[in-house]
Amino acid sequence: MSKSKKENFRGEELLCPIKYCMDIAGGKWKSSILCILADEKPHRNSNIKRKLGNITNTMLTQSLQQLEDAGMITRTQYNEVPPRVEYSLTEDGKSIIPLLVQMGKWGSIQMEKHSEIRSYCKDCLNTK
Amino acid sequence: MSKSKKENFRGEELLCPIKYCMDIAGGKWKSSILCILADEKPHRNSNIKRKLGNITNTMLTQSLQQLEDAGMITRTQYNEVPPRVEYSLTEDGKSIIPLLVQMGKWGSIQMEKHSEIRSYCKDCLNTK
DNA sequence: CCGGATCCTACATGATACTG
DNA sequence: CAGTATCATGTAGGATCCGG
Repeated sequence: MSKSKKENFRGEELLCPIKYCMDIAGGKWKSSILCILADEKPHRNSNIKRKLGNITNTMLTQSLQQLEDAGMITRTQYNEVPPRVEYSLTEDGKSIIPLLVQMGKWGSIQMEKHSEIRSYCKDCLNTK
Repeated sequence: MSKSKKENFRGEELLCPIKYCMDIAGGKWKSSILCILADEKPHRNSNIKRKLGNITNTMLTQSLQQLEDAGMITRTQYNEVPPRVEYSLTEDGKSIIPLLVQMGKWGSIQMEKHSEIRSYCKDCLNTK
C-alpha cells in the first residue's frame, strides 16, 4: 500500500481484520504474485512478469510495492549492470500462504458446483 | 453476482479459485453481511441494515443478491403487509465462515504488528 | 418494508513513453 | 532490467427518487 497502511484506497480506516487480510491479498494481481513466490525461492521482477503473462510494468511495480509495504515480501537490489532485483516472501508473507491454499480449496469446491466453471488459473496454488 | 457466475464484473473469466473465493466475500459489505448471518438465525433486511449502520438500500440489495446468486444465502419472502424478507446462510454459506474466521485471526495478528492500527470492526467474527 | 432505476464520482487498472 | 510519470477508461460504490 503506497498510502498509510492503516488506510485503504478511500482513506477510510481498515478496522476489520478480515478486510485487512483481503486488502493485502486482494486486487487483480497480488494473490497471484504471492502464489508465485510461495516456492520460497527468490524471484526476479522479469521472472514474475513472465509467469503472470499480461501484467504491465506499472501494475507489477505497484503490486510488489504494496506487498512490501504490508511486510509480505522482501525486495533485494543488486547493483549490477543490468540491474537485478529479487523478491521473496518474508515470514509474515509465508504465513498467508496456508490461507490462500484454503481459499483455493474452498473456491474449487464451489466452482465445481457450477458446471460452466471448470478451468483454474495456472499460477494458483491449488493446481499444485 | 447479477451477471453470469463464471464472469466477474469485468466480464473476465474467474478461473482462479482463490479469486473466486475473494470475489464472493469481497467488496465493501459482503464479508460483514456473512458475519452477521453467521449466527445461523434468519435476519430481516432491515435488521442487517441496522447492524451495518451506514449502508444504502441499493448496496444492501445488491450485496444480498450477489450472495444469493453465489449460493451463499437464501432469501425467503413472506407476503405480508408490510412485506417481510428474511435471509439466512445456506450450507455452502456456512462453509465459508471458518475461512473468514481464519482471515480475521491472521489479520488481527498482522494489524497488531503495526502500532497505529488498533481498532477492530464491530461486526467482525473475530470480536466474538 | 423492500427493492428497482438513474445518475454521479472516485479510484483501480491499463497504455504508453521515458529514465538510469 | 527495473522502475517512474502521465494520461485514459471502466466500474464499484453511493445518492436519490420512485413503485408495489
